[in-house]
Amino acid sequence: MNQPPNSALSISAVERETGLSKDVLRKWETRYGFPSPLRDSLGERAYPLPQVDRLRLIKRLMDAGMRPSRLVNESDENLNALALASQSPQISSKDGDVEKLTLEKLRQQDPSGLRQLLYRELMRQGIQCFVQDTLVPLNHAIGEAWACGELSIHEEHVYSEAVQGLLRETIAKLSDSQGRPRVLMTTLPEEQHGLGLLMLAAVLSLRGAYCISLGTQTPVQDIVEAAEAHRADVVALSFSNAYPQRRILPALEELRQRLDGEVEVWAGGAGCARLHTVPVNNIQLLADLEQTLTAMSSWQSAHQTEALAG
Amino acid sequence: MNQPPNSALSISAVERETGLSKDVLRKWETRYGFPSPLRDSLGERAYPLPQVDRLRLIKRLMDAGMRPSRLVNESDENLNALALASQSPQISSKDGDVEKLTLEKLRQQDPSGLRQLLYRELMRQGIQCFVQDTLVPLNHAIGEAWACGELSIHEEHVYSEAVQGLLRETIAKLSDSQGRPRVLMTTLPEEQHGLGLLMLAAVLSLRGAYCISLGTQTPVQDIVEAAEAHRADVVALSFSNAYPQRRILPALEELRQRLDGEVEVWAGGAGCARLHTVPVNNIQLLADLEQTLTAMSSWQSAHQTEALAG
DNA sequence: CATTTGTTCTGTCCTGGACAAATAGATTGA
DNA sequence: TCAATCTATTTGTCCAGGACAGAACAAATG
Repeated sequence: MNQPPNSALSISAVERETGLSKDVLRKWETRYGFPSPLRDSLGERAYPLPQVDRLRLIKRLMDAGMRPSRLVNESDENLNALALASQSPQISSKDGDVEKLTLEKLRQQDPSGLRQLLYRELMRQGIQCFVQDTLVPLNHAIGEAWACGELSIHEEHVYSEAVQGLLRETIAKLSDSQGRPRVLMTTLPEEQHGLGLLMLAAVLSLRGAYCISLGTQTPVQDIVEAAEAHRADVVALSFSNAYPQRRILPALEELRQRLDGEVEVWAGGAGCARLHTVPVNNIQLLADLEQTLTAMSSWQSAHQTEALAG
Repeated sequence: MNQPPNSALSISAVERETGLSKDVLRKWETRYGFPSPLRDSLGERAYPLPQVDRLRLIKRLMDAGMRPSRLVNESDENLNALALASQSPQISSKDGDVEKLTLEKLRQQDPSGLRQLLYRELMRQGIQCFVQDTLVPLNHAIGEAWACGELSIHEEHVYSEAVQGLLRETIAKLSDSQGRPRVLMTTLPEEQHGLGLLMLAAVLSLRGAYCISLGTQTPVQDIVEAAEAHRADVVALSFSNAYPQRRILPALEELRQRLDGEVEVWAGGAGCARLHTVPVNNIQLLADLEQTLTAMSSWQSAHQTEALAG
């Protein structure tokens, strides 16, 4: 009904596959002349696969900060060149080895080996160092390898599954329902990346917090209810680069307003790190793990007496 | 910029919070007179919170199979009555106890207790019975409790997190990278419910399959690549009730066409169970766990010689 | 009672236009 | 030379209102 599944996709299929909204796809078509989909018998747009691939690549580069008008009419070679160029110089941690090994396991399609590798690292370094010195740079490296086409999404998915499994297991073992602060962790409905949240939960749990994870994509309304129900001290949200930046602050403010004033709001993730504007009071933007730990320490010292009393 | 965060939401916020697309929201407004958003200073729709709540409720009932025209102009009381009425009569398994206990733990906001409860059940019954006789009815019960407002989404999230954690741990322990068939498991980009997939992975792993999970929301293109890269024998997809039904078959056919003919396509989940149409050959619709196990057995016997040879 | 045939319902798509926020570029002042 | 302010362009999202196919339903027929 929708698409001639042969070699062309409907506009909604392209939206799903590329993450570019229908409105944007139509606007680009009139503004830049690309994409230039065929029309099916109903007069509806039908995007040939090569155009979809190109759109995917453009989206990649835009997530890395480039603007559409520069990209849309570039030749394919130039696009690829840009993708390569957009790689930031390696911050080559001392753990470059793990990085190489991980990429290798991914390319060899060896999920079990990957898991084992990560588990060994976790045991060697302890949670905090593992998260800080291994996972964070690793996430970066994987993201970049993907952005320039060295890794396909499914390999990233495999990586993400492995890390998730490992972290969940760890958190479950550390979880102490009497810990403070009680941190409610989740993402808003448009954000599906929950890895950062898990990393955070692992570290905070280790430091004695009690983390309640709601998974990803919780509507604001439900976050508010959950915060009350769980008597949360803190609501922690994560925003990835893929989250439309302009929506971060309004969303945070909306949440802030609907939450009890006692509850703190923490926002982290790569999407936040790029924000300059300082938001209204009572919302903390946490650009990295260090800041987050500071925030938690100061919460703990501020509430020490209560905690002892309660 | 978008919303007066005070008491009214922009159309895109409502789309996120309710899952109803912008087009649908606008169409309902002109067709049925509801919702009837205010307009902000820019002339853009601003939905008051009560209307958003009502939309949420209507969406619930529609996911349960009702039609919008019947719901949209009903009084609030009638809507709630409908929600209650839509509960199916309890299939009261012999495990009604676990069900009650689970709901209790959820209402008491006790994630750790919940996890413990589930773990104990898993150990008592073994994986397959646990999934079949406990988790499946439990998912049902939770879904219904949510649909009629007895449970809020965040409680459902907590449940889902607990089950996920448990299953992932189990699967990791069972995983045997030499197992056959090699089953690639994921969902399409619009589908974020991966619980059914995990349950399946647990049972299949137990029976000797090797399950490669890509998590949720993988674009078709990447599924195809992943299937090649992992030399998958089967690609298993899951569709929940929330997935727009009309899109299931086209999507499956598209995937089928782009995949190597040797690879089987299995589709399961509540969304599939409601499909009557038999799809093209080489796509298996698996309405329940039993059918899936049958499918796997027949795969295994069909490939026995190869398996021994390879 | 089962099947077929018309009707209504409903989601998605279309065009083309508007506008504010974000960004880049130019101009000015220190 | 650098920083800061202002202007112009870019860009995503919104709007209205119209079209249509496929699903759901109801009615009529065997």
